[in-house]
Amino acid sequence: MFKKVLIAEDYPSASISVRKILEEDLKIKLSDTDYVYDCDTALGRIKKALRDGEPYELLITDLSFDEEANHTPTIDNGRDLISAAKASQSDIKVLVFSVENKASIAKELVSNFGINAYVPKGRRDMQDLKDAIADIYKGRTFLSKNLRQEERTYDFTELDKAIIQLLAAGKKQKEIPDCLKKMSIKDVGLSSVEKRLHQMRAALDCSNNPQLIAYCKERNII
Amino acid sequence: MFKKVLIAEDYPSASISVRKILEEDLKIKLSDTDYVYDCDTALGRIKKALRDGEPYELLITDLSFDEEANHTPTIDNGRDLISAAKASQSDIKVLVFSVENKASIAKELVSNFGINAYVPKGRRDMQDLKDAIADIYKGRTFLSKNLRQEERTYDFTELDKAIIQLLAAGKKQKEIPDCLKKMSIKDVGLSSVEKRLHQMRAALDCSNNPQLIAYCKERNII
DNA sequence: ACCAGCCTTACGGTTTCCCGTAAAAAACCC
DNA sequence: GGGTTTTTTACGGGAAACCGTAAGGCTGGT
Repeated sequence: MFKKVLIAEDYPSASISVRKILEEDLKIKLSDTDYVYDCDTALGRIKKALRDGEPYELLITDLSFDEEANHTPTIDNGRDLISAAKASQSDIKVLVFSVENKASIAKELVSNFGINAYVPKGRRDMQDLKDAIADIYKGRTFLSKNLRQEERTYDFTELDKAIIQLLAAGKKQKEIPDCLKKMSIKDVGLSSVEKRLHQMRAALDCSNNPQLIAYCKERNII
Repeated sequence: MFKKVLIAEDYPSASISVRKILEEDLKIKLSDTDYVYDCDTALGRIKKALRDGEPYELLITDLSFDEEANHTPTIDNGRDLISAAKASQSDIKVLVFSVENKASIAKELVSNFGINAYVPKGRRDMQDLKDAIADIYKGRTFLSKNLRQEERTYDFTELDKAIIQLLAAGKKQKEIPDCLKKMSIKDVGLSSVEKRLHQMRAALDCSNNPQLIAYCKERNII
């Protein structure tokens, strides 16, 4: 089993549970330098361990970290931490443990960063964690069965998102072509804006713009 | 210190941490009937303990519970659980432990249900839990210092929310008076709907409905 | 009962949005 | 280059939303 594991998780209530799993169930020894509450410290520990010739084998990390009261961290989220960690030590295994319960996010992290497991916080999270770590150790990739599959019926281009965002910011659609030009995103006519909106509404079965905005906000598309 | 405490929390990772606090730090004995993963079971335990003449002194509960795979629970959220628990046993103390980090929610629960403490999951949640339980035992009410104060610039009536919801569901505002009537929320004319929308937009500085919807979705008002 | 103040409603005019059609432009294929 | 298809744009009619104003209704106070 793994000998050296780092936990990056800012909520003590979650951190403690992960530690408990590792120590009590998997009999992995943790020192008090093996769990940290922010990304910068996490990356520091990874680099130091690497320098010392005792690199971490596994990083267990959250995705969202609350902004801290005093100082502004260099890395403020788990995604960037994973990216930085892989840059320093490409062979480090990564397990993501997050409240975000979306299969699309998990898949994206697997394909873009090669993470080895994704466990959403939820009904069966403790069991999932145990299974995930065991799977990673065997060289497998673990995706929790509890991940919610979302029916992505339409995929949004950057232009689509920009239009939605401007609309959600209170612009009238007549102004949107100008805004897009100023933001140097694209140079399109009003008709194209209307057309894209129409397409999105049709694809997502929305009868008007407010409903479309609600839909996109709901799924964090914007 | 408390002798009999019930934990209602559906995420094992959170439940374990709460148990750890109670058992290891506060030396409170828990049996395996003292922590449950859904509201219905929680209420059952409270009622049974009351019948047996050994009522729970303290309920520690989450607010949101994931919908379960198979059966549909009678109570599906912490708020209703608190309400039902207080109805059965009005002197039970309540500590809410939730990801929702809003002072307004905490205050509302204090004034409407007389909860005794509110601890948001976060940076200092373990310490907060300890302090909260100690405070409750001394008869005090505990509100975490980490609760986020939100600049509520407008407070939404039930009617407001209903209108916004219908709009976000794709109804045109001409249809909304009928919908409201059918849902037997209120019997208002189209003009009133327009007026309320206007008021909300003015108060929240929104130039049109899409922006208003975005605002409300953003802050989970609907 | 009367008045004043506030809320609701009704209605008309203006703006914005929605949707079709057709012209123009661009891309594509011999 | 000529011809076809697809995309983009322009324009106009109709629907919905927006915003006044004025009339009607309810409430509380004297």
